[in-house]
Amino acid sequence: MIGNVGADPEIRRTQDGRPIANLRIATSETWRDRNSGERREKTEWHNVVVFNEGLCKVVEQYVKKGAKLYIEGALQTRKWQDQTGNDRYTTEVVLQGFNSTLTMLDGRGEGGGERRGGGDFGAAPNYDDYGSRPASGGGGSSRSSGSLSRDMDDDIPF
Amino acid sequence: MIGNVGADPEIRRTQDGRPIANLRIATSETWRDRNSGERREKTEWHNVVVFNEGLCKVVEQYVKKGAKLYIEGALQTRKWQDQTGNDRYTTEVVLQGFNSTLTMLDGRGEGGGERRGGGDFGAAPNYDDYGSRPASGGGGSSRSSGSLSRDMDDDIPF
Amino acid sequence: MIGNVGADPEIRRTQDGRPIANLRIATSETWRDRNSGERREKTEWHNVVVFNEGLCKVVEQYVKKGAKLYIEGALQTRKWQDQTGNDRYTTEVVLQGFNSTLTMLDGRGEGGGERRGGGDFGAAPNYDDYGSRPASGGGGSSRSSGSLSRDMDDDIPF
Amino acid sequence: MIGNVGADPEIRRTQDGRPIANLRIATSETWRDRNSGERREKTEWHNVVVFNEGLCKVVEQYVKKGAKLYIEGALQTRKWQDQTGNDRYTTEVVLQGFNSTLTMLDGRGEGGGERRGGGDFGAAPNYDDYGSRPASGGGGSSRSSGSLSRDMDDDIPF
DNA sequence: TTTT
DNA sequence: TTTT
Repeated sequence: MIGNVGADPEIRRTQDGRPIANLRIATSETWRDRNSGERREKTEWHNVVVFNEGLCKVVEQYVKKGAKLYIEGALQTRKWQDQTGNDRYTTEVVLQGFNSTLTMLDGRGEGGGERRGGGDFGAAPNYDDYGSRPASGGGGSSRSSGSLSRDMDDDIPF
Repeated sequence: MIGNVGADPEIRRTQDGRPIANLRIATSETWRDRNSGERREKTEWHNVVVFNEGLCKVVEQYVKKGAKLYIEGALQTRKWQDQTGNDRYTTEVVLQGFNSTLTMLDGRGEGGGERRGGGDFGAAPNYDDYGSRPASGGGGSSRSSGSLSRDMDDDIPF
Repeated sequence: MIGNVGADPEIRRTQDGRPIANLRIATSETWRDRNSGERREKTEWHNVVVFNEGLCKVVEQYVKKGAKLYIEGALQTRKWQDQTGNDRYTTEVVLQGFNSTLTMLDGRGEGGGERRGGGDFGAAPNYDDYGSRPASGGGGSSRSSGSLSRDMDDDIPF
Repeated sequence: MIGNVGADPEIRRTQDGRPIANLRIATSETWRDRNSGERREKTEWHNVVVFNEGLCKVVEQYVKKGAKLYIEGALQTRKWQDQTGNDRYTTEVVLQGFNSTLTMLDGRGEGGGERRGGGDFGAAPNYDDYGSRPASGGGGSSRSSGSLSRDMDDDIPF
């Protein structure tokens, strides 16, 4: 999904500290009416929930209202009860890091930390290297926290 | 693939009149070097060949140098001979309408004809309704230019 | 989305004859519980609506209960009223031919008509050439049903 | 890309121990010739390079010749010199964990370790949870090897 | 060199 | 040769 963020993201935390980001994403279609020739537009709103910790950081730091995002995740339908006890269902796009991606498509959101773009979703800074951060494990080496990805300019000797 | 068009597209035609568009697409990654902290960038260039007639029209009318595109197609490797007769291979992204998509991601390229966005690739005019034009079959119907897709606001009675 | 079809598809027609296919698709995840070590599974069910005429034909002819499909479409949420007049919302994946794809991932569903696979969704017959049928343009050619796509072995002279 | 693995994967290691997996993936199209009515087939072969450590483990443990895979990665063209010193170019699909996914589409490859499927690429065990292992961050929790993803049945209290 |  |  490619769309625009409708409001600044909400970030909450679970009791044991894991972050969860909620996003509202708008996708719009425009077309010209066959009969009247008028320009028409329709906007669809989507709920996106980010459980992936790396992606949550990205969202927290860079994603603001109006940002254009590429989103890829799983479709999940949650069951809940309304006030009168009736079953209700809400469908969300869930980013849990499995087949999940979030890439910023506009140039906003430049920032501090070490990060790295990638994939074929370029032409704008990408903040989706979450997958590349190894379990690190503390340990003071300067590359210990390094990415398991090849440096762009690394020589990889076998 | 999401990237930027490096030059105005070339449109050629086969002897029997079918259009073929060639695009150069750049995808860029930026990251901050782990050691030096410097900002780094790498750009990858891709050859994209569009055989799909509807998509060729879109390319011809709206895609210019600098446009940002979402591209989805098949990966194909062509064999050819260089001047010395050696085998060479070139890999291209081929849009033949099967699992193929091209969507404009910036607002440029507004224009005349009837067209219609769609999918979840919104937030900018989409010109990818090629798939929706039925084989028409002549017959001078008032829907000759019609899409087989439902109008966004159509009432669809069963 | 890659999943399995839960029941034979329902095909309806609009009053003016356009087909609409409804599919139930299951996507399943399996994992081993971190604590108990037991194998767990969760299945998610999705509603898929196909408006694209070509894809509807594919669905009608080849898609049966149990088929494994690759599906790509737009996410849309419909509002409706339940019996007590309360607003309800249902989210569906809509295939209208824009950025929409349906590919069979198992070998079932072999059949009569001329068709053509494609894309990088291979290794099984593909029935997604709907996008490739040009507006034909009369001419009574023997290629009336022809694809605008290049023949695999065509010589394309410029 | 959805395709079949042509040979058992090769796994190499860099001098500093990072794994790199190389895969050959075949995607096939079948169609019926418009004129002769004969069944035709064309196979395309792709080079896939996996730098992502989690995905390398998946490849090492589960991916064998014949496996059907869903692959998503970046397209990269490498320059190299042949024996006569001429420049040559090879295009590969690179999985570095950014917008990269690898999912097994057939039921093979069941195994030992804790793992977890996900995304909408279900209906078969998925082994793509690499992205979900957090930097752990010490803390001596019993969930040290835990996923940052929500358990399917976890209660997530805020 | 895969698969259906 | 693009873009940010």
